[in-house]
Amino acid sequence: MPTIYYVAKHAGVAPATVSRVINDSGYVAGETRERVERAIAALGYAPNRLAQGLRSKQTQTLGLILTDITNPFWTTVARGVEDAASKAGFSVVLCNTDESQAKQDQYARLLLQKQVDGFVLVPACNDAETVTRIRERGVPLVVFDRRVPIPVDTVRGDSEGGAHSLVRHLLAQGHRRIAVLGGAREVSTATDRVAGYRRAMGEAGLTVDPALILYRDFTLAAGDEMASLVLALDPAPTALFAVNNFIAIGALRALRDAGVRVPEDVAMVAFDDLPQAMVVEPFLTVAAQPAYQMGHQATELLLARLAGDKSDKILEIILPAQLVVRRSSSHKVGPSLNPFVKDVELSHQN
Amino acid sequence: MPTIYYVAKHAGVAPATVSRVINDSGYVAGETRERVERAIAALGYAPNRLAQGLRSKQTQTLGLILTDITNPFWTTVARGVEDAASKAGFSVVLCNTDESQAKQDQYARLLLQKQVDGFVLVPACNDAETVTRIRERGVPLVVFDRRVPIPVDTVRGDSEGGAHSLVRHLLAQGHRRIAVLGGAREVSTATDRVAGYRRAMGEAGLTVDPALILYRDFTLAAGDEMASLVLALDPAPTALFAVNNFIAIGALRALRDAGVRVPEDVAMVAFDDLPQAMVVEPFLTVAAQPAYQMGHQATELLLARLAGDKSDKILEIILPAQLVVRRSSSHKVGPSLNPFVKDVELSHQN
DNA sequence: TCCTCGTATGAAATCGATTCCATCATACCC
DNA sequence: GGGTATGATGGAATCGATTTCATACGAGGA
Repeated sequence: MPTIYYVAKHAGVAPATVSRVINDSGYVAGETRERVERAIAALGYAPNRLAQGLRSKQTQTLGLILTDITNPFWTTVARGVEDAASKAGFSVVLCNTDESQAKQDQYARLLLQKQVDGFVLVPACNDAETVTRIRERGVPLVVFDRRVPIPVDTVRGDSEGGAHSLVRHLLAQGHRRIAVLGGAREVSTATDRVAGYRRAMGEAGLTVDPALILYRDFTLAAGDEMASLVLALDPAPTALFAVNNFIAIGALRALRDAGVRVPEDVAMVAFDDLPQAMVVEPFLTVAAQPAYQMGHQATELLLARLAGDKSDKILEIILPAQLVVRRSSSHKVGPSLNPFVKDVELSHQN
Repeated sequence: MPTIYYVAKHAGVAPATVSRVINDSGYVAGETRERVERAIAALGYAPNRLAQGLRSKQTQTLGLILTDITNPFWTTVARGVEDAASKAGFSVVLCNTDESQAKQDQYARLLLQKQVDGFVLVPACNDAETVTRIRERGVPLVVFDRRVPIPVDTVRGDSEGGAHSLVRHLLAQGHRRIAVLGGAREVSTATDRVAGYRRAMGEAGLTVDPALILYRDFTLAAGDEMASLVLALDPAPTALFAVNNFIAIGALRALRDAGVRVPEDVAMVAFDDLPQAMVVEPFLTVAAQPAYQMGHQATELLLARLAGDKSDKILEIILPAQLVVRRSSSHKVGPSLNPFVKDVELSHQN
């Protein structure tokens, strides 16, 4: 593995000159540059990025800390991040926290030790500890998708607004008893979506039944459990709002197993769409976030910070969620309860 | 940001001693160790991994080069890789090639410059260039999912066997004209799956109509196009075999748009399942590869190589694909052609 | 008593780049 | 002809760790 010294010797120049050629910095005479370039080609030299990074304090690497790449929303985000980073010559180190703050903190520490130039962080919880640790080190970061209690650059979807649209849509279909299958209480997207729900209900002059608002976490199992719980209520809701895609799938499974039809017996809407490429016939009415674009934009913001606009004030970029109406909510109901639901509710309790 | 020298001074020892404490190597007296550990804690010291890597020639980082993280198969694989790596204290740098060999080669070069300790590589094509480049540098790698024309550690699913199972299943259902919607001809998984198809057909004493075997690439658009093409044949196939999930979805869309019902009018099977968490009611009969396990195992093999069993011979680990029969192929057909297909074929040509 | 060996530690070289500073032409201007 | 930019290059320090080598001490064996 040739080093810069070999190249220098081979070209009959000093290492410093080779460095200038590599980085296209400082003065290098045309003839010298050519000689160095020939030497580089002849030896098959490639600079050692560790050494470069150690000296120059830039690793051209970003850390991406998210909850679970297995969720198609995060997958798409990750792709957006990778594309934006790669275009700028940056690599991305990927870390899954599974919503565990301990893991998140551990990864953040590790990446700091690796001297990454910046972070895109999806905070596992509403705590600012990791964020402050990173900022103390002077490493730029963009908080993604979720809010934290301190001011910091953020890119996120409009959870409140998206939820509001979804619930308004349900209300327009005639639904009055709408249950919220919520995520983790410590996560802003969960609470913001509930806030959007409350606002829509309030605007419609409806009082919110607290029994219809549940918090668990963003998993299939939670969706399953919450769906079963709300269906057992009396009166049962005529529509369900799942605050993310995994909860929605879990809930739909529970409904299927209970013999409850969607949308005939109960309507269903959810936050986060599934990617086009994964579904033949999309079924669920959703508030779709522009996941790829969000990831891309967060990374570009981060890169801009790296490029040096420290002076700017803190940015909070909120991208709108798009209401996509599909079959799962297409069944209009009257003001009276759908009789099907009662039947099902009973059968479910047995 | 404290360095090892600060810590050394603070503890009243030499940097070498601090290094010994950090790495738990060499001789350190108990009392000295405690003093150093207190200094580390007091200063909040964390070693610079670049410097460590530069000197020790180990970065505790793996490169994962795959085609597209957006495909749920690769997502799951990536998660398996990340989990295995993380458990061993390694980080993972993720790269998407989009099946472009140029990108693949570029990423491989970059990661080599970053001195990654090892590679998990999904080759974009049947070319060994990238693989040899990596091996020349003496960096361990595991080729994933696809074969390359030189002997190298490999972890892959049983494409031939999985395809064979799928086609046998179709044959058992009474299908005789079975079309293959293939991937890229340069990719072994595509050709192996066709080989499995041929074997199953041959064992059934059937001759293969070459018009029923198409090659394109692993995309929705290709699936759409190929499905339309084979449906226009006369006689049309009664069953389609999509060699991956994206092709399957594309084909299903084409069928839907053409008014062809699955499985009533035409049966459909595919390679690669969608993750449990993304589908309420799985519909497609598939050969499911243990994606997570494959990624995990490939990484463990790679780590074992790193740990030093260079002596071992080259390993080729082939994991079985599991036949999962679902509705999309459940409709038995007789030896005569399904009349529906003809209708559709005509309407499609208009 | 002397030698050896195991334990403990530090000094200094090293990894492979960048970067600061000094040096030296050459050209230009007055 | 002397002073001064400007261009071009090299030497050496530096980034922050690891690693080699030398040294020193105390215990145990001959």
